[in-house]
Parts: sequence; structure tokens; C-alpha cells
Amino acid sequence: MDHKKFKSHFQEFLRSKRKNITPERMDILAEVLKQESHFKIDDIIGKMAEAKKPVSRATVYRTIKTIEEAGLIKYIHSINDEKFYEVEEDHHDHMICEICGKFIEFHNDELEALQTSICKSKGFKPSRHTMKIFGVCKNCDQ
Amino acid sequence: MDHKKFKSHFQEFLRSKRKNITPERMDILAEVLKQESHFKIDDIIGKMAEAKKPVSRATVYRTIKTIEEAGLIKYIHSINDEKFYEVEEDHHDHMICEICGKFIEFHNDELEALQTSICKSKGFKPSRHTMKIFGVCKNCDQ
DNA sequence: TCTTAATTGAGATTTATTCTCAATTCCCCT
DNA sequence: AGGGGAATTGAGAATAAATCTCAATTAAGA
Repeated sequence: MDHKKFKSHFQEFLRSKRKNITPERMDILAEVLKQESHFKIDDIIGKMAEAKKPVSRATVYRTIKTIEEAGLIKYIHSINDEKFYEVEEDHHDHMICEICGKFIEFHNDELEALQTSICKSKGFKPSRHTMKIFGVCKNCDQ
Repeated sequence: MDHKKFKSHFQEFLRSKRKNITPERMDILAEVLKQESHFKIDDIIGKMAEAKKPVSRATVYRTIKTIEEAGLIKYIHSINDEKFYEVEEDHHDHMICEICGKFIEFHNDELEALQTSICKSKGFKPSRHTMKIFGVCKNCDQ
């Protein structure tokens, strides 16, 4: 939602890594932030071309990787060799319907707490996690 | 552990799908079952060649997919575009050390129960799930 | 403004995975 | 047990996502 915060966060990140703030990078970030929920890199390349801001494929790949390193997006899942990313608005996990392919987002504090305590018991310091539950969604389960 | 059960299960699966039981398929399954924890498809191709049972790359790819469909192995994670699989001895989740790359397996009943109840509340019927916690393991956290 | 290091674009390259199709093998029916 | 037809295999070609190359361009900051 608060995309200004994302943009300044990204600029901070670039500065901290001695990377330049280029129009290509900011344009790609802007396009990424326009995406609703999940997107593919190829979507971004297409949309940039449609708009008046064509950017080379290599640059989009490089920049998506940089945005991911900055923690602003994350890689979710791969379907048919197409990698899906999503903007890290807030943390959540996914249920994925094996019939219609829909992604259902959810968040559960109890689950998060339990994960933290399991890690502690193993002497493991968690930084992030992903959890995906595959199955059949309400609509597809007639 | 009980590899006989895996083999007969695989043969059952093949029959149910009207697929042939070929020596190539059974040899590949046998090699897969020899792997300790995680393995890559390329490992299998290499090991089959070392042994006296060379099988073509295409057949190994095709068969790994079939074994996965039979539910005997599962795809775990991709590191540097190398896909890792593991034998489905019993269900567990993973912690993955971002420093040394080690996979730590764990299982927690409370976590499983919680997942089930979250799904129920969304009207989602789960069939399987994966959960990966990334972070730093005990050894790497000096 | 000027110098230097970083970045970009376009196309070549890499590499995992899939495809093609003729030759071979498995399965099943009689 | 043997034959016919469908399924499978192998070898290499094909595909496609992602990365690399390097000359030309651009950002940063003194």
C-alpha cells in the first residue's frame, strides 16, 4: 500500500550497497508495485514494453534479484517453470488449490509463535520462512 | 527403510496407470532409494552410469517425475537451479541454513494439528504441505 | 564539471529439461 | 507360448529461462 515507503527503502538499500539509483531500477520497482498479488518476471518485461519504458530483459532480471535482496518482494512458487513473486506487504503463508491454481493467503500468529519455539529448541536462528499447503479449495470441492 | 514396500507400491502405481514395469524404471527407483536424504537428478544419472546400468538422461527425468507422481519422493528445494528431491520416508519439514546450506529435518505434531485446523476454518481440504524455515544453524552461528 | 566506477542493452551463451521418432520392449489376449 | 499393438527407450535436437559479454552510456561525488 504505502509504496513511497517501498521506494525510499529501496533507495536506502541501493545506497548501502554502493549501487546506483537509476531510472531503470526505479521504473521496474514501480511496475512491480503495481502488480496485484502474484506476478512473473515476464509480466514485468511485457508491461514495461507496453508502457513507454522498455527495459532490456537482462536488466529486469538483474533488478528483480536486487529488489528481492532488498526484501521488498519474495519468490513464492514455481508453476510450469514460471517463477511467481509477490510484494512483501506483510507476512503470510499460502494455500494453493491443486484444481484451479488459486493462491489463498493466510496468517496465523499461533503458527508463527510455534515455529519460533521449534527453532529455538534446535538452536536455529530463523530469518524467514515459507509454508505452502496444497489441496482443494472451497469452490473446487463440490 | 522398507524399500520392498516402496518397490511394490511403485509397481502398483504403474499398473494402475497402465504404465509398463520396465527394468529402467525399477533400476532408477532402486538408485533413488539408495540416496541418503537429499539428491539431485544429475546425481542419479551419474550413479547409474558408474554402476553397470546406464540409462539415458531423458528416461531418468521421465522416471523421476513418475516416482514423484506415485508419491514416493518429493521435490524439496531449488538451489542454483538445481532441484533437490528426497524420499518420502515419513513426513517432515525443513530448516535450511543460509550459510552452510545444510537441511535440518524436523517434525512437530502440534504444528501439523494447527495447520489442519487453519485449513478447516477456510474450507480448504489439504493434501500435503511444505514448510521451510531459512536462517542460521547452530554450527554456523558462532 | 570531470573522473571513475557502475549500469545498461542487445545478442550470444549457458544449461536444465523436454521433445522427436525410430527401434525396442512390455503386456495381454487367444 | 507367441504375436500384435501400445508403451518405452535412447540419442541427439530443440526449447526456454536465466546469465554473461562488452562496448557505450550514465550516475555519483569531489
